[in-house]
Amino acid sequence: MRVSQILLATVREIPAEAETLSHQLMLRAGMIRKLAAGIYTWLPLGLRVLRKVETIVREEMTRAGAQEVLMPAIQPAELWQESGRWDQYGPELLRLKDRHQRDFCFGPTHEEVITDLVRREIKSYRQLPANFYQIQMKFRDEIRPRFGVMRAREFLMKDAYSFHLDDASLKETYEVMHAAYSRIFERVGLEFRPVAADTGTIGGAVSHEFHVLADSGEDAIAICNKCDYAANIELAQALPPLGKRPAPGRPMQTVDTPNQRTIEEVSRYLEIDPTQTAKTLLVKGVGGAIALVLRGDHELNEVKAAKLPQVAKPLIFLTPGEIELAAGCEVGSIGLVGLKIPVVADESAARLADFVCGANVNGKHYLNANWGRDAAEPAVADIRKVVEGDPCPAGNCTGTLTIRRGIEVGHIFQLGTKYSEAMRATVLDESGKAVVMPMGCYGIGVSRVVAAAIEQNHDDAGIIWPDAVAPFHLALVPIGYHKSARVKEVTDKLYAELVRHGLDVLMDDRDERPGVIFADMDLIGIPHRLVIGDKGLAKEAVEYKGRRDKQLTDIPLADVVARMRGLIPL
RNA sequence: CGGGGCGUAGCGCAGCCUGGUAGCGCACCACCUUGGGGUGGUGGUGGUCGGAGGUUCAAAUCCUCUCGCCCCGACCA
Repeated sequence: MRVSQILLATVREIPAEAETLSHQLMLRAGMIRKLAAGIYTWLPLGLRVLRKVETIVREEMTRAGAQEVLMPAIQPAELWQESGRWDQYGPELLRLKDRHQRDFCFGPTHEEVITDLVRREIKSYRQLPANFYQIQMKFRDEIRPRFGVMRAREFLMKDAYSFHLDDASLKETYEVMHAAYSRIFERVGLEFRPVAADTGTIGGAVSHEFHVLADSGEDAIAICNKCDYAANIELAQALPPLGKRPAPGRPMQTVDTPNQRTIEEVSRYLEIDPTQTAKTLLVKGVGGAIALVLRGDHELNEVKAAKLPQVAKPLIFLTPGEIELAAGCEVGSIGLVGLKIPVVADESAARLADFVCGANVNGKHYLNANWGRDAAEPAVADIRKVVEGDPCPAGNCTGTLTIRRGIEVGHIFQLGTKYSEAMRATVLDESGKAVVMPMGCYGIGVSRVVAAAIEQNHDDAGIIWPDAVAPFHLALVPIGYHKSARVKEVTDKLYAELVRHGLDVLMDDRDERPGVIFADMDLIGIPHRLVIGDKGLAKEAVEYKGRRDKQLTDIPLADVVARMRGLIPL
């Protein structure tokens, strides 16, 4: 492609609306333009990248034995009513009516449609397992679309759904898809981790998320430094501390802690390590308020806490007024001693002895409080977030956990029979009996992968595409294309030859100053660059520079095509 | 949805407080200049000041309503 033939819509200034680097760079490089909140047009340059990701996904889905279909974006309400999600889904589901006032929605996902298809078309266990996928625009009316295509309302997703005779078959396909996902993100050229995940609202038993590691990621994930354990921080298990709780040493006493509310303030004021303090959080329980106790330096894991049988769903913290009523004080002085409500302590908090906690009187704390002596023995559970340095919870691993940030680009589930049961999707087994098919579902945010690739690969000058998804492999930059006959002749010839060898080449034939061209090619992230100028041609050479290189390399004109073919994997 | 902020040329912004002919930089067009990291110059094109209503001789500016967008908290690929 010649630059004169493509809409190269680069801009110098950073649009005010863009906060994250990938969003800024996608706008500046002219990859996308916003049409409305969370709704974007993909310009030619951006679309080339999107298509390359799609191609990799298709190839790996085919390799994994999945078949491509294309389902409607608009779906009838009946199907959603049948699965029960028409009422469950809430305002994130974009609902519409046709001219006959019939209800439809714009599909945020396709479990219902595929289950409907499969129950009609698949009758026999001999047709199983079956795995269908599509690559399609989804719409989810997110409360707060953000970060450009990273969290858009309309986004491109690859979704796959597998159907099985039994759970063993489901697990088998799940493993194949797990491996396929790893291959996809490897091929795109991303640093990523599959992590054990909470199944959340979609349901099912087993689930993994695929995270691209990036400091700007919205999710925290815990990774072991020795084994391959990795889990979303929502799920990561905190092991109970080793050893037994020490016996109470000193008598409990009340101290004044005027205006000291947070654990930080209180421990600094009392000159006590936060690990020797306990903090008490009050939430709604199934029959009234309930207290959750954590070691001062730990944070509540709300997902774990919400799973406690004593806790009301969803997890809701008491309001200041309700706290006053339950504990008799303000937030900063709540303590576990003398509470009249059930207490659940985290493992680490339950191991404390002679600790500091609030006295349920404003501006007062207790020193040397002890479980069993000053307060009843609490119910004990794992309700905290793991922290950097926690021991790895994988069996007999001696490693410790590191916390990293990640961007969720894929999520796979063993769904089980949630949808096939509700929609009565059955096949006849060997004995002629109807069996409800267990299902798996597997998603990749294709458009999000593009943004994630940028978050992981950029510098001050712009994007640095991995070869596999670059809109063009190679930038051909003539110096004086419109002035020097020799430069033009060599450039045109090189261009034709490189293209003939299958490389995606962007040749900048604009009558622009070299600085402008270099800046644009760097910004849009073309990973390889050849400069053709009279200076080099005098030596029968052109200059090569990789996007990450500091130095230029002269390449003899005669070797250029072979060198580039060797350098760029196709 | 709750809290904060912003809507003035394609982009980035000033002007608003204290009402009086709508500005700057970039981009774009023309000509000249320059030609290996966003050259320099001259001249131009482009705006119902988000929309509606009100106050006023007069509204980008003051008031009311409304729409849109951005940022901080509960969801997901």
